[in-house]
Amino acid sequence: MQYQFNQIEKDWQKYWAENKTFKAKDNSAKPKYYVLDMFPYPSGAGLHVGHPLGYIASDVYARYKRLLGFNVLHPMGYDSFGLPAEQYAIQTGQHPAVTTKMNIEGGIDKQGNVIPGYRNQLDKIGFSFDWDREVRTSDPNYYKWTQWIFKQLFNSWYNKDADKAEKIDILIEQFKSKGNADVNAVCDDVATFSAADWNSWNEEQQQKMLLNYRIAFLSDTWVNWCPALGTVLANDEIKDGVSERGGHPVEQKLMRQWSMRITAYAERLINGLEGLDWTDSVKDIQRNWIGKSQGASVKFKVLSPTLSKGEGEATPKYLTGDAAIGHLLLDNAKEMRRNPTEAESVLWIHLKGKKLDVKFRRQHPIDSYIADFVCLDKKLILEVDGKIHDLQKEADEARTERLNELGYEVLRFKNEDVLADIDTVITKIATILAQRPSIKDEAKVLPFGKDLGWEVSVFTPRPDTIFGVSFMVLAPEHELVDVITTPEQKAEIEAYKKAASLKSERDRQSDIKNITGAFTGAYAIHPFTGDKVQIWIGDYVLATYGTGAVMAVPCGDQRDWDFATHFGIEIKNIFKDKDISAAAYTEKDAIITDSDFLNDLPAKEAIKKAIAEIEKRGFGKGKTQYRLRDAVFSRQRYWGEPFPVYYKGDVPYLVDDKDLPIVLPEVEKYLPTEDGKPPLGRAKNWAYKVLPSGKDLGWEGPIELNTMPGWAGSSWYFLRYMDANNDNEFVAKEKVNYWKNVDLYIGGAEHATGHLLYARFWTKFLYDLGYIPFEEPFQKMINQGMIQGNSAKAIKLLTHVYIADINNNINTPQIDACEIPEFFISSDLLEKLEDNDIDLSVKIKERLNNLGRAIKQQNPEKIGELDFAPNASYSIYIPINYVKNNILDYEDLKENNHQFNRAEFICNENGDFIVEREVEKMSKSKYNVQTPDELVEKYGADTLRCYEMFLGPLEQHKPWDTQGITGVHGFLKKLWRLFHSGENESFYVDETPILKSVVGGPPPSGELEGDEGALKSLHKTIKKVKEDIERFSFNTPVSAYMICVNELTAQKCNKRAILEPLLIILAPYAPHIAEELWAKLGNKESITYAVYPKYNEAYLVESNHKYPVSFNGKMRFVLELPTALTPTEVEKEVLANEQTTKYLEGKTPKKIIVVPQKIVNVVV
RNA sequence: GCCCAGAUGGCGGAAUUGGUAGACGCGCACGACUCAAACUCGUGUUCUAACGAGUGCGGGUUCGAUUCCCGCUCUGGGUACCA
Repeated sequence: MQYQFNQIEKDWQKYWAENKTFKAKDNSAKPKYYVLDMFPYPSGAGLHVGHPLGYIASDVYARYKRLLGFNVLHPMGYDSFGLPAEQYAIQTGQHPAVTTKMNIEGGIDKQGNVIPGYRNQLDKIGFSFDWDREVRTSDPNYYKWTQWIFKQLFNSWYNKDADKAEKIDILIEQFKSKGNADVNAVCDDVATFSAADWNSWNEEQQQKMLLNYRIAFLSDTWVNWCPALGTVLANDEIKDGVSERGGHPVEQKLMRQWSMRITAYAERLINGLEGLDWTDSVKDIQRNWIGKSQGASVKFKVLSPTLSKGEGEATPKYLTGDAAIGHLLLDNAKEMRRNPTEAESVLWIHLKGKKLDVKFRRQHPIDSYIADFVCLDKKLILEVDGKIHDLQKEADEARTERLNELGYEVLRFKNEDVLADIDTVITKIATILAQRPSIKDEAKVLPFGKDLGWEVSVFTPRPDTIFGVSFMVLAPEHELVDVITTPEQKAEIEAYKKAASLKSERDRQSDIKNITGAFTGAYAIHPFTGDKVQIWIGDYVLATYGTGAVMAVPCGDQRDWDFATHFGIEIKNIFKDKDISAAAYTEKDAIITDSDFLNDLPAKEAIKKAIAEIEKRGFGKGKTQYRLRDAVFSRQRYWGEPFPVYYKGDVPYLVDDKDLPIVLPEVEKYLPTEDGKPPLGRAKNWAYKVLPSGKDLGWEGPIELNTMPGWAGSSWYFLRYMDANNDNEFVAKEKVNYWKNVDLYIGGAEHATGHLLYARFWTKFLYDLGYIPFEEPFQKMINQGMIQGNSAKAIKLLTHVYIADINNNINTPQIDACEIPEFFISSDLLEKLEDNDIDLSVKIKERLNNLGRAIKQQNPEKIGELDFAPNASYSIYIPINYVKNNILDYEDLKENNHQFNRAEFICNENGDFIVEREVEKMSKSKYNVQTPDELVEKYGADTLRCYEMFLGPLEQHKPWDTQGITGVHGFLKKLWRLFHSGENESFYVDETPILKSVVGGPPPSGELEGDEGALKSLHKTIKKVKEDIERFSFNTPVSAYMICVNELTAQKCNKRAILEPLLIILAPYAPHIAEELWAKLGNKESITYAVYPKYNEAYLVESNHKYPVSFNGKMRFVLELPTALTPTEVEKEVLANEQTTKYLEGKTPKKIIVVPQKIVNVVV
């Protein structure tokens, strides 16, 4: 009987589904094991052979664990929200829910394309998934709980003292009783307030304060906004300042968005990595991403230009803030500029750009205050009240008094006035302005610069090198740049700033060689030495990182060294006995010198001492800095989870648990609205009804228009599998307590900084709140390598067509492009052609001429001549199914592919057309995609499973090549034949038991034969396969199976006692054939839960060992000796051997090394 | 630049703690079966005519190195004027 894999596989897949063979029990006496594949996005293109690679490995492991007696959880589902479905919806108008469903379940789409369906494709490969636990992130029953978790994040804050997230209620209690002075939280910058302050605030003020603490919070973030697309773009979606798709302009825009305070977990996310069984490379990627650096923040006072020049230079007139608290004011001003109230925004529109003929500044520091708007020239301040001003009437009065003292007039407006009648407000301002004198007319400058004591704050990981500071560099965008630049340097600085702003982020990053910068003319004071230190700006300093400023230590930092060298700035050497004439000394192992109290200390101790001293003298402190930013959690998209959030004014509130899920509404279009709101802005009745309760009177609040990002649903899906159908909780406590975290997680390393970091963050958060009993989601992870396509390309010659008229003038041809033949040349001929092989050129020319003549005959008025350029050719992709062994079946290609109907193929001497091969990513456009379906059809799922594993180590990238698949298929056929040794290949096994003498006991001495040989083959394989699977070496067991089957075939073994255990160990790799033969052996239960055979060392014991004998490490011959011999006896035997004499060439051996059961080495 | 991983026949790869380099499979060659082809089976296959050489290159440690150490080259991935 033949191995009819198609029928067998269909039957068993049906059996497994009907009997729910792989259903996992949620509690069991068996030990648990959780094997998970990374959540797939169900794309319309379906699976190619690269996708199931990881699934096959995890399935092998899951099946293996079941055989070992584990209760295995092995689920599958879909991360079904996402951009492609939305993009497709925009293009075709089909609801993403419809196309997503079809991508999973299969069908025929509106365009008539047949969609195979992920599930159908997966089913054909014979995976042992527990499909009753399937989840889809876009299913309201699933995202109900994503929304619920969001609510928990919103209702939590991070308590640094407890080092964990806590409920926000705890925080509110503290605010009520003690204010925020004692609260040690990870939060935005907030001013200190008292309990009295808190209690006096209204609901809105309190809520706004709480947003600064919540783990899910609203904040204004700079984003790449593309107005034409109505969406925010990621950095890599932008090329040369325009959107990659469509080439639309992109602008930086402040946008109010949801963020996640992942930074609170930075330290725990780094520390947690230690205990994880992941590859070092993924751990390193996460460590780099979090980017922890320890050091100190140090403040440098800025010397006034006046003092620096020593000649009474006028203070810049716009420097009006109180120098002592300047940096604070500036930071506040910056912050407030980003968060203008509506009234402020309206007023600003009418003031900015000298609309009233004078320059207004907004949120500008004056003395120790920040004025909402100020016209310095006319000394007029405009205040718009309504935020917190109501609370501090008294403070306002004091403020006005002080400002009046300074010669300012203060005009106050109310929010309502501005919003209700801006014209009246503007008229009033214009009137006052007209009355006030301009200070330009006055002789003296502003008097307020008590001293220019601005400070530049920097972070340094090397405070030990502080005595090596010889200059400072600010980012060109740094707030202080305008403030401190001296008039002489103004022009240069402005020019540099402009140049820097014109460079794209990419340009600034890639241009490392060009050292650029400009001197501000200002100096800072070295906090220890009191020396004057030049302040420069340079675009190698990034405004977005740290404080946007560095203290430059040219002797210890290469970029600083380059900068100093380039601009001829002094380089101090503070490292003992280190040469810094050619480059900076960047190692952390030098002894510090010329550094006052740090002298003679090694760097590490110097760091500690420097921090202590900096803190003691009060101009800085020890600090740990992270590169990690809070994660933006809003997307201006349709196809994602809606937020369970509605607004009362601009304050967000959560919807009630009982109203979850907030279901994604229907919209007529999936595009942003005309006024730039996200697609949900198109939804009708998109509001949350707050029902009358208590004193609340029932009203409607608009629901959030953004949706959640892709990582929301995938950050916790592994928990849902434990309890996929629970309507009351996201996961029942007893279930998560049983299953705990994922034991083996398989998927691509490309998720290292996305999914894998966010999922860890959410897991830690849920742990903090006590919902789950573990902190890390994925204990062991394997990153499978990409299966690359093996593209085929045909070389196309460049042909010319030209017409020469009577006067031999060459004209542009007036012929139809369709009539020009396309010449392709076998790739092995190309070289000849390039070498000007005359024969070949002549041959091709002749063919061209013939063709030209033929065409000319038909169209005498049209055609001129055809020619080709031997050195000009290019390659075009050929669908790989027309290629076998690099030979193109061009007749077949021409017949089936109209693209090639004008093609002429020039073959080599053997009449073959050879294509070029290239290993690259599998993609439709490269015609190199191999779907698993065709292979399953042709060879069967078991063959595909074994072959994908056989290709090589799971983690490695490898090219796909179907040629080898026949070998694996042959192995399964050979296995089948072992069981069909009866007449006419009918099923037959020998039921006689194994020789008693060898069961359990040591085998009889001498050459093993018959049963002993079969036992040895079997047990060697049991051992090898078990060890290999356990160390996740999935490719080597396949070889072991092959060797075993080859040996058993050679031995003509047909004993049940040998073949039955073999089936069990093979079942994880080739489950269908194993089940079939297992059933044929008379077993009634599925092989899934059979018992993995134990290997017996006794069968592997050899009586003889073939000793390789080497001379000076070079193997010369093999000598078979009994294993029982002692090393001395072995030595004797070797010396006595005549071959030894031959290789000794009469010399006496110096030494003989005998490693028992291994080798003999003779040293001559 | 920095961090990580890797480099072995014509190809995919094996060699788990230093002990016969090239298992297993593909491909290729030859042979058997067949009228023939396919399938299947068998034999051979690192290079070299041979002596010998040989695991990216150059050194080192060792009786012995694909394996350990030092220095490089190349490939892939990550990351980036990160202070």
